Amino acid sequence: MACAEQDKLGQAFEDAFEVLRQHSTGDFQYSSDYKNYLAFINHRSHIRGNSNSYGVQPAEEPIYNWRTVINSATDLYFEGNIHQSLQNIPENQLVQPALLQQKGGKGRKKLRLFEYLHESLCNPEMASCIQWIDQTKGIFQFVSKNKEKLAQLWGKRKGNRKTMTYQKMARALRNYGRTGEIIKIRRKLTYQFSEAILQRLSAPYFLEKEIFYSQYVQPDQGYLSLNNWNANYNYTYANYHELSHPDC
DNA sequence: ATCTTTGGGACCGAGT
DNA sequence: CACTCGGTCCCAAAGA
Repeated sequence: MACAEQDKLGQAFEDAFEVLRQHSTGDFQYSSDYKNYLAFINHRSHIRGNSNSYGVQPAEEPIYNWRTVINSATDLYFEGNIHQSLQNIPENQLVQPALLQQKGGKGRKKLRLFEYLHESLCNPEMASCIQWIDQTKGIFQFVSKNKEKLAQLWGKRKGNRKTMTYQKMARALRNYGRTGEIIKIRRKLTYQFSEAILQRLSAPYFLEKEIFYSQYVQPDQGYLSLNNWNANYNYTYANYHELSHPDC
């Protein structure tokens, strides 16, 4: 992230803090929250890496109130989506986060591949196709013999006409590598969920924002988990990070 | 040398 | 209608 943009966001956070301080009845601590905000900013810049190397357009519109700061952070954190970060979030989503589960009030969001994979990992009947290597770290591996079967089931679940293959499914997984949702481990057929995705998939969605808020506002846990993920991500994408913007 | 796995550009359909 | 997102298709290269 460019230094100027970071400064603007830092100012935005200060403004947001002032609003929070005036309205909050809790023990909102400026120093720790700002530190977490910076942790988030670092996290974001690491995920974005060098925008040129990804062809990502730089610099979204800055944000100037605490709801959008925190909401955008939350959505970026959970959605892992670098393209739509820091956009304005409608007020009602803050009040009723569960509505995020729906699109235009027309029922559930479409199933994402990583959701399907996590579901399969939790289903003992799919153990012949996909297995946890280290569940706490979110590392999993496809079973070479039956990975095509899993892919076919994924294709059917999506209602595809043509049969899904592992090759095509793995291509989708590689796209997750760009956004950091799932990264490839240097081991055959092995991948790793991001910590954010792991938390998201193991917690009821309607609690997600509240969980994030509590981490964000009462710091250490969220701060460390972001750093842990950064460490992991840095390992895999070291080459990209060498090209990232220098520190301010 | 062959099969498997990984990488990536181009494209597509749904949603906004 | 243009744009974004989340895949999907297909070919090529690397690895076992």
